[in-house]
Amino acid sequence: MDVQRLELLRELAVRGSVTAVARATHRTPSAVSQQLKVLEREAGLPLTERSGRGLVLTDAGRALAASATDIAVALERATAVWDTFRNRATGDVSLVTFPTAGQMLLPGALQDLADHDGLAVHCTDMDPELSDFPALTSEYDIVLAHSMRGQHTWGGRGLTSVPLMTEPLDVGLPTGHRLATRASLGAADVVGETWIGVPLGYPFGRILHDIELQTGSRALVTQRFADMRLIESFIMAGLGIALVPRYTSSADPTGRMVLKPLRGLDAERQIVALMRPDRAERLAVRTVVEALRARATQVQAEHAAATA
Amino acid sequence: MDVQRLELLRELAVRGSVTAVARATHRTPSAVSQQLKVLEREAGLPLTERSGRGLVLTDAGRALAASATDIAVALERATAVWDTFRNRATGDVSLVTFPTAGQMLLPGALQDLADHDGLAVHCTDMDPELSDFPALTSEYDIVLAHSMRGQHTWGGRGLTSVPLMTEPLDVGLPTGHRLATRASLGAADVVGETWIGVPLGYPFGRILHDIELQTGSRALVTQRFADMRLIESFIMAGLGIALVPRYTSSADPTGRMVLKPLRGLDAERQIVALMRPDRAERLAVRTVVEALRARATQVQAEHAAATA
DNA sequence: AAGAACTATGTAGTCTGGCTACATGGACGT
DNA sequence: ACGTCCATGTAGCCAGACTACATAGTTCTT
Repeated sequence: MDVQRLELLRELAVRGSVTAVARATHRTPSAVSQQLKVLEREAGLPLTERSGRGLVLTDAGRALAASATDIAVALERATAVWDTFRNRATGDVSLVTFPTAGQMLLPGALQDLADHDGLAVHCTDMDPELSDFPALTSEYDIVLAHSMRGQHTWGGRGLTSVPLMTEPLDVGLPTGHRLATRASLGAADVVGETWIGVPLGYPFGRILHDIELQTGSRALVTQRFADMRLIESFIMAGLGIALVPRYTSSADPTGRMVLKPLRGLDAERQIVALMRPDRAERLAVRTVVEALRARATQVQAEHAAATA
Repeated sequence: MDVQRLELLRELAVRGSVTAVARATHRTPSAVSQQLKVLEREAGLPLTERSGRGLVLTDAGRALAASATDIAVALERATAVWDTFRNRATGDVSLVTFPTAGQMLLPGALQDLADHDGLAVHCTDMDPELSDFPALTSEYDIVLAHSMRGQHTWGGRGLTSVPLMTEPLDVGLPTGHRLATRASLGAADVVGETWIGVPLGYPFGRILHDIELQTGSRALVTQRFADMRLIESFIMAGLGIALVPRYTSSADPTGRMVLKPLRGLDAERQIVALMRPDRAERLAVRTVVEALRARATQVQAEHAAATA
């Protein structure tokens, strides 16, 4: 019952092909195949089945892969123990973010982490439209993901998620707009406006849909953009209004746009760190997540102070 | 961060010497020493310290050994998973018992387990006076131990204990004794009798002590025996009375002895199966423990039916 | 006080076992 | 039917964990 072999089985469960496992573990497919064969012989029952030109896990294989995760967690917890004893988090941590969260959290968090010698954080950004957040966890230690309340697309996949912050989604208006002097807005106030939306299928879309449901009217969506900067430039040009994450865009100092909170709607998004459970145990990873979380609460506090 | 090496560290924590670990794991002391050295180099901090001619773990070493236990548990749980898939418990299970529990539970339990092909249970008995129950768990998979209520001598040592039964301790009287017609006895009834006790330091001893406390008189103890058969033979010979575990001795069919429950005293012993946590996860071990537990409840039920 | 008996640990050499490189044999797409 | 993608066999290499033996330190004995 070798741990390394179980680890390969677990990778197979996640990645789905021997070749992918081989690539990920810096081995040849042959080596992976051989080890899986040995594991199967030890187990005394088939763990994989051929399906087309690939192969899939049997029930037994999946069950074993699940226990392998528990072992990996225990293992990483052990290394975290001696990392704690050495009193420092070291190693490489890779991270993907979607642009807005990265802009908001990463610079500060990385500054906070600068005094950790030997801790290297490698960041990338990825368009949330193109990315399947859960799938990214096999490539990156930390995946910054966002979700609307209640819709946990990654629930039940055995991933660890740490909530970082709840960010309200406000209505962004050009400074001279007729609603720009109001303290807050209701669905009826905004449904008649010209909207700049997000691409279809984006989680934000639901809020505009809720507005339509509440008022019984349809909203006019003229453009659909994924990039928030682009959206903001359209707002400031007076070409429409849009939902804007409050903390992210408040960074814009030009004063050509104002944000108004939405009343009576569940208009906020959760930003979470998504990780494979074993990776989540690494002290280095936990340290980075903690820095992100601290930064997130600081952003919220700063903003609350600024508006008060 | 190799699991095998961590396992050696854990064994060292339990057994206390490199030589003992080597013996237990069928290796030479040199091999063990080398592996521990490698582990230490990987960890980057000392895990062991020389103390006299042996060596002891440092704080870091102990912490790491503790995590190693978690890993071992997860590992055994994984093997239990595929044992379940193969739908049979196989392998060798070793067990020590003290005589009375063995006599009461083992024959029946082993009969119940006879239909499990490939499951071999190796039993031994050991005098409870001579044996340190917790220490035996490194030599045997299952240790049948008894304790009085509330005194868990093995608490906090990180062992798993499964309660099998609670056995009342009655007063054994020769059939013609003046108290033999009573339904139950109190402390005052029995304190003046001639007693056959257990060796000093035995857990039972506390009950006789309680009797003395309750009545304010001293009990006369003429003999002290560890073997229950011996005690019973003395009772039947009219040489004294004694505390007798109810289920164990009721097997005696000669009718020359009667058992009377004690009123107003906490006169019962717990019989538990004591195991190292990793071993406790093995399907084979769990199967044997379950058979013991089933047998124990059956013994209790049969006895309740017989007296009703 | 000196040796015997125990501890751990170095050193040299052996051998198991997981790897790579290459070749083979199905399954899918065109 | 061919090329391409899979998984998987085979042969041989090499790291790394082991044994056997030697060494050094500590404790108990006589």
